[in-house]
Order: sequence, then structure tokens, then C-alpha cells
Amino acid sequence: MTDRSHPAGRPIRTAIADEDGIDFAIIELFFFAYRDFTSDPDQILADYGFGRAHHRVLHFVNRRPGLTVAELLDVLKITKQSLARVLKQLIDTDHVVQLQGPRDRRQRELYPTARGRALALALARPQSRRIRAALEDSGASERALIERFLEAMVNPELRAQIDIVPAKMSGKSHGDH
Amino acid sequence: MTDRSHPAGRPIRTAIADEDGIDFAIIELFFFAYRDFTSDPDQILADYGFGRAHHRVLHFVNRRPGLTVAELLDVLKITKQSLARVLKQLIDTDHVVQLQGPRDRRQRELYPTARGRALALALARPQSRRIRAALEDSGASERALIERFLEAMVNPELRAQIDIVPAKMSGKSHGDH
DNA sequence: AAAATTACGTCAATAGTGCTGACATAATTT
DNA sequence: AAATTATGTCAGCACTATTGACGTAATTTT
Repeated sequence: MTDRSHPAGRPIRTAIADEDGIDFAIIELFFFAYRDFTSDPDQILADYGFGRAHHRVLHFVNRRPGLTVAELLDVLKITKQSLARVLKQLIDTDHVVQLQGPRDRRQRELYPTARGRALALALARPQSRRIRAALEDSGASERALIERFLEAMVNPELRAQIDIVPAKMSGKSHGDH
Repeated sequence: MTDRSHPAGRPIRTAIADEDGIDFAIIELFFFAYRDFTSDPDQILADYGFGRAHHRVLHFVNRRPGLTVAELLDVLKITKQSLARVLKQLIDTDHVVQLQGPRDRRQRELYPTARGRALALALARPQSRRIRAALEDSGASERALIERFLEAMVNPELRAQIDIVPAKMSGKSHGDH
């Protein structure tokens, strides 16, 4: 501990400040907030032997039923191999089913089953509860502002992927026949 | 693909809605936002052969210089073993130094070196830039509201850890004596 | 003073999730 | 017919996290 073979490196005893106007407070809060935000579903997932990767796949398959493997890879920004394992498990446990693409038969359209839908909901519930509580606690209950802020945190090139599912309003031409 | 040995599991073709009033939009945005938020420092860390774990240690050692190993474990909520490797690397590369605790000589107080301070700043810079841009883009530029929201997302029991470093402002009503 | 506890370090083994590169197959496009 | 595309799969690797066990030095308790 005192046998330094290094060029010294004296200890800095002052806390890092807002040097250069860096917003350490929010950087740190974002870390804590995201950690706790994911901890709720982690509990549930553990019962199924699933991890966060399963959650993400399940989430997007429920949000965009019928999306293909390639589309899912693009949304998640992971590799085929990374997806393969978790997707296979979700299919084997009957949470997700694959259907041959209607236009292009090479494609696999991914859909949730009733079971997959139920699990996705169970995972989202505590997260949504936390969000609602946080909105209330933070006073303003300015949902729209938080939404805009989070969206602005995302890389501009990727925002397109997000707006794909505007839920119900903003009458998209989603024509689910 | 049609050789199902399962009890069936018919595909659900409708997108998951705001069933039960679940806020899927913000859940999803939080995922995208955090992913991109961490991608900036990830680029830099790769040059050092470091990962996110190194970043987190470096961050907190800079924020609370002199914190002990036990305190760091408590903040990060990881195990001793998980910390051991990354901390050792940070010490070996002269980013962090250990000093024997003054009161309790079993303790190791952790401090950043000049190098560690510089790296912490370099990692925080793009994150802070992203936050500032997002605050501006989201119009309101309501920093305080975002801060309150994120804090409210954290488990109440853990909020104590956060307020430890109120920097200077963060004019909370938490009456810091 | 002896015993118990604490703080830290370390070893071994394991899990989850990510990566790259290579290769195979079927289907579509050129 | 040839090239490309969508998907699946294999092998191997890296990082971060886990649990459990053990050792040592220092402190606290009895």
C-alpha cells in the first residue's frame, strides 16, 4: 500500500465539483434511478430464470407484434448471437412465437403469446407504478416534460425507432387490418 | 416452426396498449435514454481497456474522496469480489490510490489521483453535454424538475446516499442542517 | 487478556450478456 | 444462374456480476 512502483500519484482530497460546469448531480441520479428502475422487474425475472435481455425482447415483441428478427436486432442494437440465446428461451417457454413472414418467407415475425403478454405486463407494472409515483412526488406531475427530456437524451438518429409506437393517439397509419 | 410440442400459444397480434394504465412510453424512453447516455463514456473507456464498472468506481471516488471500500460497496450495491478486480486495475494504473484509514487502520480510504480525476472528468463531459442539450431541447430547461423526478425514481431508503454530496446548490428543502 | 467481530483481500467456481467470425440453409433479388 | 438477404447456429472470448470460503490484521466486546 506504500510500496508504490508508480510515478507517485498523490491523492486528491477534494470532491470533484461542477468543474467545467459538469452536471454530476444528474449524471449520478440517472445511474441510481435506472438501477432501481430495473431492479423491480429483475426480481420477477429471476423466478423464470430470465434476465434483463429477456425483458427487453419481451417488451419490444409486445410493443411491436410481428416485428422481424432483423428489426429487433436493430432496435436493441445487439448482435444476432446475443439475441439468439434469449429469444430461443422465450420461444421454448412459450412466451414468444415465430410466424413465417407473409411477404418474405425467410423472415420470422415475432409475436407474444398470452403468456408472453402477461409476463410483459407483470414486468411493466412495478416500473409504471414507480414512474407514476415519481411524477407525483416531483410535484409538477409534468409527464410530457419528462417524456420530452428523455426523448431528447436519445441519439437523434435513433428517435425514429421510438415514435413507431405512439400507442393509440396520433392516429398513425398502422392499419393493423 | 410449426412443429410445436407446446400447448399451442397463439400469437397475439395487437400491440400492448396502455393496459391497466401502464406507461410504456416512458418505460421505453428510459431504456433508450440510459443506453445512449452510457454509450458516450463507453467509447472512451474502451481506449483504456476499462468498462462501465471502472467508470462507476472512478465516479464515486471522485465524488466522495476518502470513502472506504465498504462504503463504496454500499453505494454501488455490488459484492466485494465484483469490486475487487476493477478497483485493483484502477489502482495499478494509478487512477486511484488507497490510504490507510486514520481512525481505523483496517480501512482503506480511496482517493483519485490527478490522472483519475482527469479521466473522471473526461467521462463526465459528454454525459453532461448530453444532459444540457436535452434540457434545452425539451424546452422548459427545468433542471430542478428533472432532478426531482430522477431522485423520486430512486428507492427512498437509498436517497440518503445521494444527498451526501449536495455540491453546493440543489436547493432542496431537505434542510442540510 | 481472550474472544468475537470487522474491514479488507483473495481464491474458486458460476451465470448472464455482450462480442466476433465463420458457416449453413432457404428464399428472394438481380 | 448467380448474388444477396434473413435467419440460425457453432465456437470461442470478454466483462461484470454472483456466492461461498478462507486468511489476516485491527478493533471491539466480553
